[in-house]
Amino acid sequence: MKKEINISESEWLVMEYLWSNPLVTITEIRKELSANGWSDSTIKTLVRRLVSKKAIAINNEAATFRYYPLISQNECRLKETRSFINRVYDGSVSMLVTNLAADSNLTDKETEELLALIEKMGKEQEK
Amino acid sequence: MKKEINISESEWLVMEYLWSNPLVTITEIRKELSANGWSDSTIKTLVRRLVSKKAIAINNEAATFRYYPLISQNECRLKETRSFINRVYDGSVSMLVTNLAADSNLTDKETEELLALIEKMGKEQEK
DNA sequence: TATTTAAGGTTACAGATGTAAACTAAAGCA
DNA sequence: TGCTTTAGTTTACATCTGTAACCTTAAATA
Repeated sequence: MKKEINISESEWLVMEYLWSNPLVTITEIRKELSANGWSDSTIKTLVRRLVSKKAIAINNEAATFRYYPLISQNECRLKETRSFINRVYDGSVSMLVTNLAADSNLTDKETEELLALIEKMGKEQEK
Repeated sequence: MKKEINISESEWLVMEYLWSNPLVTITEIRKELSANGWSDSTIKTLVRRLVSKKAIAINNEAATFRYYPLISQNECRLKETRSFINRVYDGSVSMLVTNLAADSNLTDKETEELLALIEKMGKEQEK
């Protein structure tokens, strides 16, 4: 069975960059991620840890190593979503959605999007 | 401004028990939570940490202390949900819901609930 | 060619977390 | 009243996470 890969919050930002830009060099990663206020060393540590977790890998065919993801964003999202719902909503998807719909802190845009989505899905249901 | 309270995964289980059963003694907590395979010590540590995080408090009017939550489950859920969506779905509620609806790993019951909910909300929207 | 820069590797270190033992004092039971 | 149980406190210890310095070597540049 597949080993659990746990990606920490900071590591997630690195993954996002790699998901959008597979096969980048460390220089590119650094350039992008130093915006988070991280030092050079910090970024290298995060990348190294992701390699050791087998979340990303190194392609060293060229002179400079290039990094690429081994797991897809979608896969990770599903996994995170599942464990989140289990932990916080006792596994109940509908409780989460109800809660979301009731969250008055949603921005107008979010509420609009959510309602549009719900409406659209409701209609599809009727077919 | 309110200090950030971070409740870990294990601690969350203790909180859930206290949310359902406010004002319980340590004995009751132990009885309930030892089902998770935790030793007596572990449970006491978790409770102590929650007290020091000010997530729960002690009522010591009676001979035996009773513990009760200082923060509501709803408040915690909203906070967790927000940070989850920010981290994993780049802040997009609708991306989360879309993803949920597309998750083929939902149980039949979940799908049913979700669709029912969506339908219900879609109808309410039309009013 | 001497100096600066960057890549890759090694080491560090504090705080959070999971998990628990050990100690002390009180309380209940034999 | 001595023994057992338990509550509350203190201490422990490995792993994960956030954050980074240092070292060595190769490459780029003055």
